[in-house]
Amino acid sequence: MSEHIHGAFCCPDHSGQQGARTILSQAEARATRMGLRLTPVRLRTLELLIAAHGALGAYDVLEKLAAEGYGTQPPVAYRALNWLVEHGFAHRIRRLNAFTACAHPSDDHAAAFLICTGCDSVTEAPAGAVTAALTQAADSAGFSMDRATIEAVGQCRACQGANA
Amino acid sequence: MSEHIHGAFCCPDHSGQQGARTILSQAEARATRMGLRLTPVRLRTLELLIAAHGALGAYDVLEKLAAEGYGTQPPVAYRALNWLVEHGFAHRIRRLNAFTACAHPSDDHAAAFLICTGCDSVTEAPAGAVTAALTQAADSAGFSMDRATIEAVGQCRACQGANA
DNA sequence: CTATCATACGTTATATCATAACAGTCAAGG
DNA sequence: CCTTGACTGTTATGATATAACGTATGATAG
Ligand SMILES: [Zn+2]
Ligand SMILES: [Zn+2]
Ligand SMILES: [Zn+2]
Ligand SMILES: [Zn+2]
Repeated sequence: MSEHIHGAFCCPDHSGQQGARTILSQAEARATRMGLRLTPVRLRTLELLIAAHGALGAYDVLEKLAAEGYGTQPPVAYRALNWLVEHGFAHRIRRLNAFTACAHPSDDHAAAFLICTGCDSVTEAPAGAVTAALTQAADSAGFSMDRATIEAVGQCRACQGANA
Repeated sequence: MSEHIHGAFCCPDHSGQQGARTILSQAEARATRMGLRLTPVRLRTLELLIAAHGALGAYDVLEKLAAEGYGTQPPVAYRALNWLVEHGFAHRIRRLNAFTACAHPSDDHAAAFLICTGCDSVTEAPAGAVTAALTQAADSAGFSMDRATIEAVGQCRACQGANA
């Protein structure tokens, strides 16, 4: 199928060369600091996610990697993507079966994702308060929370205007 | 693959015959009230979800439906499950690629799900405060939220004790 | 009554997403 | 050297989900 890029119109956070470079260098800095091996495939995968300004499916990533001389089989993409997610350089968007570059890779953080049904953009929003509320709800049930998936579906600012 | 039932040890909410009957009759009452057609396949699918005391994959449901003389192909299960979700009788658990009966089908509600990594149980928790916080976060980004997926991963009360 | 229409149910076929298992490469350390 | 562990690549398969189409059934309009 044709490459379904989610997020052609991205949030200001990582639009433009400036934002992209900032994110990438923050990520590289943290990798160095933590002794994490941001190998060529992993780095390139991260660059692809950043350049996409939104979420990419594993097979979208694979297609690009393959075209650039990396491996051609699914595990190549899944391994790189899962490593990026595990180490906080990317996030998995479960509703879209897709992955997106972390917009704030310099710190550990809880994130929520705002998924626009109008333009398929995915925006990473700070989720401190949401996570606190969720932790509280979990505690009430005697449940000890490790991590959470928080994804909102709706319309971004631009698409609300367009439909009005 | 073997039938991976998530949630052999369920929350008190819908454990036991009593809870199951309550949920089922609440669901039937609401279907009647709203003029929704809870047809045999749909009803049976809901019963299966309730009886599972946790989340079932679509193919788990399909296997049981097929064994009882209903259709044998994936769309049969997916249609019933999607209908139940659309009308608030069930929820989709994205992290597990699975579905679970709504524990409170009598009212419209925002729910969060507590997924235990120890016993694979899935508990539906009230998420009013979480949803409010998320709506607030979305608003700050100019995003108009329609609905949300909120899933926490961690350990249920029983499994915390077991590991201690 | 009977034609028409909408909804639901069933099928076949295919698309999409993800992982298991194993082989080759290469750098670090003994 | 030669082992070891991390990484990359492969083949093959498994798991999840939907498109497209035909049939049955029940309601409604003529
Ligand atoms: Zn992030
Ligand atoms: Zn939009
Ligand atoms: Zn519910
Ligand atoms: Zn548990």
